Amino acid sequence: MVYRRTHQVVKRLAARRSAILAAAREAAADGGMAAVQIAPVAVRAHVAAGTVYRYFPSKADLISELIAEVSRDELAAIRRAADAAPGPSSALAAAVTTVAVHVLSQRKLAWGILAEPVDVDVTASRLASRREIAGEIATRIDAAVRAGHLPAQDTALAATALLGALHESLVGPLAPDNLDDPAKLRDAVQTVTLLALRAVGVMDARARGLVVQATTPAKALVGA
Amino acid sequence: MVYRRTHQVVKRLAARRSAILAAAREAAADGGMAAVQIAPVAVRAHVAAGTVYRYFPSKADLISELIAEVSRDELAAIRRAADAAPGPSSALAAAVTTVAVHVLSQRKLAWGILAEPVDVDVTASRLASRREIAGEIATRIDAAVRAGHLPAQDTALAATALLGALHESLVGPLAPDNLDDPAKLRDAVQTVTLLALRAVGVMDARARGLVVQATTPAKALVGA
DNA sequence: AGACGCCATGAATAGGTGTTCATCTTTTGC
DNA sequence: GCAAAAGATGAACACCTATTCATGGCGTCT
Repeated sequence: MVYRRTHQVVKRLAARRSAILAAAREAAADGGMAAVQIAPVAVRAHVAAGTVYRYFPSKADLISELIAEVSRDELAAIRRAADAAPGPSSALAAAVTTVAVHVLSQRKLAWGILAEPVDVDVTASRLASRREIAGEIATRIDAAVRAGHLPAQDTALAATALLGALHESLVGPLAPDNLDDPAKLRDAVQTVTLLALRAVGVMDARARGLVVQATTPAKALVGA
Repeated sequence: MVYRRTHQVVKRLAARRSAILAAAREAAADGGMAAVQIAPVAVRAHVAAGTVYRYFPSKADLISELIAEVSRDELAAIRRAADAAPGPSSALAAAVTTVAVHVLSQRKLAWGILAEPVDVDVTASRLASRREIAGEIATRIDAAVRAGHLPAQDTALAATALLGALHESLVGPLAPDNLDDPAKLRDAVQTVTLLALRAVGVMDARARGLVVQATTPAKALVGA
């Protein structure tokens, strides 16, 4: 007698899994990775602690998937913004702006995904996450270089450095603390984007123009 | 009957304290902050675990002092290098190069001081450490701005971003892994310094010159 | 030299959270 | 409807390292 999982059951299982992941994400957005503990997450997802282990082998796996999920969303947003730009330099500016706006909008989550101490080993998924985002930025830099807008350079290293600059200055411990004010937030985004563009070799005057262009469509995001 | 501590005893106590701190530093340089555990550190320092607590109230205090110590050394090195430079722009280049060379020479230690997950709260001392170093860099940027070599800008934010770029690209998880080769190491230092200088507004041509100048005296450090 | 107290010791303790598993509940196939 | 199996439960367990504290040794003062 073969027991098969009914559609309904399959759906319920998938829903539970999503609920647990969503609960973990909420917890992280709310109180950082430190708040992602099995028992509280289980409560948030309306399941028992043991149930979590029917869906994720360990806490490390749960957090790893959380990181992967957030990373996927981020990557998609960057691509969308960059692809909508008129040229390679604009695309790069749009990509950088998108990252800046996103990390600022969800500072705790970003900090948790990127650098917050966690009691389990999630280096692998953090590494993968960084690789994806940095790779995308590197591609955009490369496009601008090939278009003759930027000097030749080690694009991988440049992309990594750019992300480091964004993260440290916007969600790191030295980040300005009054970024809840939308105006200040926009200023910070523009300042950092300008730095980033100049770093890869965009001339100052041109960089300022690109920053303004890139910030305009991002305004909606800033408000959200 | 009042018991006073003899000079000899005072010296021995101080020596023990230093030995414990040194042991912690060695452990961190060797295996990152994860290796800074009370029992192993005590062994390294040739004392018992309980003895550590006669010198440091808690592990958090021990690590905090470790961070402060390394930070002091780093700050001194930066100042020395910058003060020896002929002008404000050179000083900035020298400061950036110094940071790059130092973090590369002691990658594990740097990572531990800066960002490695620790099981106790050391955010305060990490914050202080970053503030000191970033403050120094900000001062140097400011000097270059006032000398008319750089456009006006938010120097604090710029300094933070620069350090973020250096750290992420040189000791972060995406850092190139073949930096044990001195030539590659020098290339990485130069590339990142160039990015940093351009980011704050140094013209590309001039930046390249400054980078070469700044790297020359730093060669000795690279070799060490 | 003797007594008193600081310093060092390290085995035992504490505390907190991820993980397990015997038990109960729900769903499935006949 | 009823047995069988998958799924869910949550209290108990396990583990790991910081911290404590009763004890012993050493240095200091009279």
